[in-house]
Amino acid sequence: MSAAPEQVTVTLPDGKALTFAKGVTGGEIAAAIGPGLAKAALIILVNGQEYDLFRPIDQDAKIRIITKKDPESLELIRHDMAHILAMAVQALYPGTQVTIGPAIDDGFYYDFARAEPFTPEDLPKIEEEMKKIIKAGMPTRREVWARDKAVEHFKGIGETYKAELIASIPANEDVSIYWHGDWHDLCRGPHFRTTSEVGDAFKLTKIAGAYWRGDAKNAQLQRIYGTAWRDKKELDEYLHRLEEAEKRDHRKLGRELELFTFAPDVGAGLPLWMPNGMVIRQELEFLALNEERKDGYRRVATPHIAKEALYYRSRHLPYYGEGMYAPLDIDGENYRLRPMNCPHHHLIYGATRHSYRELPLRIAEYGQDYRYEASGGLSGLMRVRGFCMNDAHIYCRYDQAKDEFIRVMKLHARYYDLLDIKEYYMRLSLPDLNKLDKFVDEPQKWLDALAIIRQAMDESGMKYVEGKGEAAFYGPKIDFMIKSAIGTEYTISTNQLDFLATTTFDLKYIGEDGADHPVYVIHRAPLGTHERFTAFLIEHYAGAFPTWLAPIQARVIPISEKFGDYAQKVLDTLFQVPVVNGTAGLRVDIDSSNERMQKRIRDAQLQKIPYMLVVGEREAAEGTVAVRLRSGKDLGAMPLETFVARIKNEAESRRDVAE
RNA sequence: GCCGUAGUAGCGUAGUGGUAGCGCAAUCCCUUGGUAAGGGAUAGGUCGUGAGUUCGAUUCUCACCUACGGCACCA
Repeated sequence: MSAAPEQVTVTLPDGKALTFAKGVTGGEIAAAIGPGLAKAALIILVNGQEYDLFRPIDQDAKIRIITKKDPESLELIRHDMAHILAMAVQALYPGTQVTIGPAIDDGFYYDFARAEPFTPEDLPKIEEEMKKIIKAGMPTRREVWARDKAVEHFKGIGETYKAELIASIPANEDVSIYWHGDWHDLCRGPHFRTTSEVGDAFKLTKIAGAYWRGDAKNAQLQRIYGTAWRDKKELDEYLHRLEEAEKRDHRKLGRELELFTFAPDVGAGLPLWMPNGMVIRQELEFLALNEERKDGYRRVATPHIAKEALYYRSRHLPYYGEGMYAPLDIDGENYRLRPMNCPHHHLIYGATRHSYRELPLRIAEYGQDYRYEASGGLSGLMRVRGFCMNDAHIYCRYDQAKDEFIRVMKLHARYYDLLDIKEYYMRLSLPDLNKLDKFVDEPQKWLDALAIIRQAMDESGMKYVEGKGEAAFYGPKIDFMIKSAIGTEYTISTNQLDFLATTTFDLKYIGEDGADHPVYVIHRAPLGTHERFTAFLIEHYAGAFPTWLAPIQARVIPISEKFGDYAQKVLDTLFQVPVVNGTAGLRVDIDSSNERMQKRIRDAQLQKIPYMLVVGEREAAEGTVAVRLRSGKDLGAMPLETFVARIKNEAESRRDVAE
């Protein structure tokens, strides 16, 4: 199909072709299709490229008109919303400079340069102003300027950040300027026809500091965050989701369930594990102990500190020094709290001679480490300064490294399956060899190590994304990434391939040929640290741990004091039930407080105890327990032995009976 | 570390320039109750720490500590 030169033919998604005069706009096309679409149209895709509805189309094209029904509309709304935020702020606070304001997940933000800080009280005022702008329906206009003209213009009106931004665009490129009424900004577009189409399902959420161009060396700007949706219903759902997420926040549940605490007198980022939390920690340790034994790991134990010389040798001080605590002067010599366990383990490997026959050698330690994390980055148990890592180092020959890495990945799979963890992704972290202060300068060794990891991942069929500049200084790594309840992303497990240790610690093995050969070291921590992993599990289970992890697994509730003896007998019986896969027998208690049974059931439920065993006259007479789950489900009375079999099975299999 | 906000009993909160209330939890008493909050009484705080202003500060100012929201960092 061809059109006359003055005409363009546009093809709709359903294949239908329409012919218009050259320079037709998306708005006109939508109107030609129907009045409903004309009204609902937001922007138009022209051969996949986003056009404003008022931008002329000069060529034949496949088109698609985007309305609020299309998922892409959310990002467009948020982008327009960011402009409207900037308009509102500049109207209310003259002299404020604009910088950038993109759409992000769930919303948008805009960074401003202003001497006076914004305060939370400013947000409602800005929201009001935004609503006015939206209501006014100011028409949008797009202009194309030469870059230099734009730079001069924005300099001239005192928008120095904007001018700097435009100046970094190649000189020969034109830039697009968008006008909304009298307000204008450099922008790639696209934008809606007027300031009305965005709707009013938005809310400004927070104020924050943010560095210009994301660099701490630059000036700090003020960022205003907002959320925006297609309609009020979506906005309300989003706000509701946030509230629900807050209920899962491990910091809140950690306090309520008495899992851990912090004390200012101990220090920021140094958690104190309470008895309930320690149960989870011990069960995880026990799990790791057993799983690692199956995979041929052997345990070691090493101190939390070492002489500074060790960390020069390991290269931690030059490459990782900022992350370490200041030295402790001991008898005139500097000691350091260790930030990682590897140097100690390397010394264990190096303490004896190793034949190729012994490799791989896998040594494991739940090792306590201390890192001087930036004070502003600390967050509950997710980001701490003192933590205990599920660490191990695998010393192997080069030809074994790939298979060992695969084996480590399979260990992850076993854990994640057991814990029902599905929401995570893997990231291959590469070095940025332009930043040699952060990565050891051994280009070929980096490439070799990367090749091994890629091969291992491909062979085991595991998908991953890549992240530049996030490798360890001594080698590339595979991280397992998760999101916390409040949406922050964390590394939950980290696994590195280390080519450096063989040199720095002179680690080698004696080959078949009788000569020394270098080793690869795999650093792996599938369960990450107790701190972060437990934080994650708290949020993952919303505090309702499966029976094997639950601090209290069952609570006996006598209906009245009269049945105290029988309740005690039930407690004693359960307490003595051996649990093969557990760190101890069953964890049970009794609530004989002077409260009504209903109240005591409610208390147990709030503490998320898996089982409530109600005992009264009937149970005492029949040797049964009335079993109630924390979900509220009533399993009715059953012989005590039946219940014992059930709970023992759950504790030992580490899997709850599905309800 | 940087920007902003905050810090009142175990937890959640009210409040004031003249030495603090409430709810839940705690303790005791009454009730002996059959599956999500029975009733009553009592105790508990010098209002994060230090300094300053003031006749007098929990309330104002400053510094520090800690937390929260971001940024940066997170090998």
